[in-house]
Amino acid sequence: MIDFDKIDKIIHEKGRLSIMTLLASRGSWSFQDMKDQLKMSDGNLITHLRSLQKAGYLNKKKELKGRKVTYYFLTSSGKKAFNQYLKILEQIVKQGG
Amino acid sequence: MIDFDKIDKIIHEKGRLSIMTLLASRGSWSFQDMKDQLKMSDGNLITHLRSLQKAGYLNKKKELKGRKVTYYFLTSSGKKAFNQYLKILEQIVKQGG
DNA sequence: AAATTTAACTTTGTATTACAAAGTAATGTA
DNA sequence: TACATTACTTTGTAATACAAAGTTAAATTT
Repeated sequence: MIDFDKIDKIIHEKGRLSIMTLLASRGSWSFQDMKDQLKMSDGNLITHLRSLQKAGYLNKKKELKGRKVTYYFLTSSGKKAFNQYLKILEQIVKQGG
Repeated sequence: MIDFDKIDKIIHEKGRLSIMTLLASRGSWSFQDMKDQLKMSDGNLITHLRSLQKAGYLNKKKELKGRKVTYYFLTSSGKKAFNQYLKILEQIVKQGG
């Protein structure tokens, strides 16, 4: 049986899952680009980013390309956790199909 | 891009996802067996079952096999919704892998 | 028949959290 | 100087997961 207790609640939430998937698909994203892509409000996005960062799953770097821009990227721990999470999704898909 | 808005929130929650996966894997389950399998409290389980039923995703039938037993099973609408959900999981797994 | 057990709930309460809206600080541009 | 933009922070609301304890009805035991 699939061990549903192992589902990482931090990643599982829809908003954060979309963030993690974005970051996993492409190295780094600016706050602005994520906001546009995911159509989230500032407050909602920053809250999810903060909780992902608090969990050690992502980090940010500030750069000055003309304007100040913050880039977010997964840590190795974040990549690991996401891969773990994906494994459970795979099991669910297999079981269900 | 994956449309995360299409993730069915009713199914996505961990507890209900485990219920849906159980029911999808095997025709019908009694309240008691689900409780044992998923290690949920009565209150938690019945609440999730009720919201899944309210969504039209499952139904129940009571039988008298010695004691009174309630069996739960997916409706066709529930199967459909779950398959839709699995499709998105598949996309996430593909994207992430 | 009375007491006990079991299944399937219901009720209650707490604590978390998603999310939007509006406000703020710092920097850059007109 | 005034305005715009980025990246936040603050605040408030509404939803909800979950546990614990209580309830009801049927069945078994004594």
